Amino acid sequence: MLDDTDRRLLRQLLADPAAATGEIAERAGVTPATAWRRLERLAEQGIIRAQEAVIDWRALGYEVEVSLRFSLDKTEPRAFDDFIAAARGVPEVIAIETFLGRVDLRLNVIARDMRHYQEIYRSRILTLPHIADIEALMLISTIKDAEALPI
Amino acid sequence: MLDDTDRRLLRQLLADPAAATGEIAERAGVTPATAWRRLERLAEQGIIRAQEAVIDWRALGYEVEVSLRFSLDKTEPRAFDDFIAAARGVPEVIAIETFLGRVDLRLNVIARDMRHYQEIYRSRILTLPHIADIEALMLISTIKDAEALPI
DNA sequence: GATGAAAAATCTGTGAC
DNA sequence: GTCACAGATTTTTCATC
Repeated sequence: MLDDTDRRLLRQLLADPAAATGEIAERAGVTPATAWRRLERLAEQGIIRAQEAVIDWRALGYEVEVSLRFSLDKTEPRAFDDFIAAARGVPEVIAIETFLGRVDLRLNVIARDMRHYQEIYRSRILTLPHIADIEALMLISTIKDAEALPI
Repeated sequence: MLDDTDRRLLRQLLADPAAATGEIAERAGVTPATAWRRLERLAEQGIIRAQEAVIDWRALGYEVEVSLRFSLDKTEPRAFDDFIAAARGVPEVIAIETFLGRVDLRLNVIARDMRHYQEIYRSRILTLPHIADIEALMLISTIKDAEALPI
């Protein structure tokens, strides 16, 4: 599926996604044209999904990020779809994850400060449909760069 | 802090991060030079943290992703640092988050299948230092694009 | 202090080998 | 997989508001 060159290219791409293809090529030890063609193929195969712009909400004045766990009402078959559709409409919800098991869903919510968070929580979160139970955790930090990766 | 033009540029960038600056400029209704200067400034200010390459682990044969919650041993002051340092060394750990409260930490772990996951869990996770308690949730999907954003 | 137009430098993507 | 090249894009400069 992936040979060693692909793996080197992927590692370089993860290490410095904004780098020009030529840069990545050099670091991976191939010519730019080769790097370009291989990265193109990896994107076609869906292995490289997309480039994503990461915004630092803290720098924009959103000091609080909370991870909320939800259990939904199991008697309502449309609970999942309704809940997700509603959650997507809340601007302060920046991520939605679904799970197998007791906990059905997790939302990440950002707010300017704790006061603002309380406001969002009451007006936008508690009003989401089919909630059976909620648990909140305040997020302190996210460490994204593993030293080692499985590629 | 941000004026309306910055906000438009940010929205366009989030909507299509791979687009050329000229494209983003046009969609935001400014010239490429202006777009470039403003995006540069936003990056300097740390508001645009980085471009990130998103890898589809599933397409690479990692079918299982699990979110693990840890409580650590509160009698050991170095528990946090030790645990994080060790977790960063595990290739299958692709994200680390820290929290305020009863749950101290969350790791996202990927594996080829459930058998492989069991193997990693026993040999690489249970051997991490200072664990008091673990809870696992199997991740089904992640929805990243909120329809509305707070910018 | 920021903008737009245009030039210069750099990068992307393609065809031939 | 490499090399060379045309076209596109990024980044700088400079005059202007």
